[in-house]
Amino acid sequence: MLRGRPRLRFAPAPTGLPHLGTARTALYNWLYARHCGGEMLLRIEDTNADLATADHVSEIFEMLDWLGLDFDGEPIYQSRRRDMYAAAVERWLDEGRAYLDEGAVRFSVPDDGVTAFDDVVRGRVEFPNAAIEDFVVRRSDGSATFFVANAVDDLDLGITHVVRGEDLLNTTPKVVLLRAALGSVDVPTFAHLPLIVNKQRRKLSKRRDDVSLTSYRDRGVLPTAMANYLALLGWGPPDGIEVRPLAEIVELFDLANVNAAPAMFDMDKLTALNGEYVRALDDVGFAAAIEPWVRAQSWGADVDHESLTAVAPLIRERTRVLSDAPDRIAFLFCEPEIDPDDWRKATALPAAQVLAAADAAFAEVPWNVDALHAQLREIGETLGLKLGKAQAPVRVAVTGRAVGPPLFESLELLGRDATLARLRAARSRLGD
RNA sequence: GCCCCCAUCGUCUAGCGGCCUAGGACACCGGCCUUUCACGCCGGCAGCACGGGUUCGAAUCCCGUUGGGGGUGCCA
Repeated sequence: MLRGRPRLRFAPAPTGLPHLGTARTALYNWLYARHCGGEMLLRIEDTNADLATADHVSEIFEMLDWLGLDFDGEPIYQSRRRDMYAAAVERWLDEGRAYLDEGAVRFSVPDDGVTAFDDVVRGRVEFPNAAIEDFVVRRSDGSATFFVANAVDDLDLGITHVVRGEDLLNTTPKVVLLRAALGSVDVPTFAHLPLIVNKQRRKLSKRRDDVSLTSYRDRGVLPTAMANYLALLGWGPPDGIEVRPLAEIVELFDLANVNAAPAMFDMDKLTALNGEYVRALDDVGFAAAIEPWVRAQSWGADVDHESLTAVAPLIRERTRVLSDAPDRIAFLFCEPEIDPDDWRKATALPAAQVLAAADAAFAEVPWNVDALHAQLREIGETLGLKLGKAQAPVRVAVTGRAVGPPLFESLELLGRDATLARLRAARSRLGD
């Protein structure tokens, strides 16, 4: 066990789009480092020149920045430390701890004994050396493998806590062996985090599952919500309060309380949690948040920030992911398409009379929520309809749908002219 | 096959020997509120995989069984 100020590293391999599991690992490293006032290093494991691209590296930076995770010092690139790894392999070769095998160098693992280490999440883990093969430490192209870079760097950088996914648990004894062969008498504290799994309880995979963080961002998941949700995958706050700022999670978080069992990624819960974060936004913040999604619409190009701010109170509590927003407000900015099913249902009511009465009354009524509300209520009463029924034909006529934001607030924003035009269009559609 | 890990409501979790007739959240089902939907509020359904120990006492400790999962690359 290493003592002194904790020093952690998040060490992603830039071999593809940032992954949910990668993000969770980054987060847990960061949470613990910040919790105990330690150092948080970022190490890019780009030893595989074929897979590690500059694009992937910048995607990692982007992801970390989006999630709000910061790091101490400059990022460390393994690609620039190849000499150190090469020297380590040479040393093992000289000492007879490694040997050549068809152009590659393999580390000779003892035939007996066990290699063990302590894991904060799992307790003591032991591997019989007999079960560990003589693994490759230098490829035939001369490059060092992941195990070497890992052992050399963690030792050289003085890493005290290694926090990573459980899928790496089996590689740990190899790294421990190499570390000892480098002359180290101690090992860092390990914490192997539970895997994030899908509905089938299998490790999230690029092929089967939607694992790209970008895809959640593009759907309109707020980074604060994503970080909060990810923190809950393998850990729970002692007081049971799940939705809370990252700063509070930093205070409460401890690796010792991390669960060992795999955690299923649940989009429903993420969505619910995101809804809470969305609802906590003020009008201006909400408008700014949905703006990119609105802009992407055919009608969204000239929608200004003020209009969106005005619309915010109407749809905020109905928005769970930001990409939901444009559809709900489209009718305010362009001619709505009438939903056939909703139209049929609404016209089963005495729609003709309601629309005729509204058409007439709305031409005169003061254009504000209260007056419109009172007016339609009165129309309904005359026809023996509760307001809930009476508003339906008007809603479909004006918004195209049977459900949507509060009607009178919507009408107020839409304006008298557009409202009357749509009421009349609906009346003629009814064959009135 | 071999090695390793795991096991509390459908899901995420609280629980770290007595506070548990197991708490919260999501989902689901009722109800209230109400201009639709939503939000909010109230209520409900639902779990310690199984079998042995240890102990005065076990969801909590130990062993086994079963069931899941991960790894087994000149990927990381």
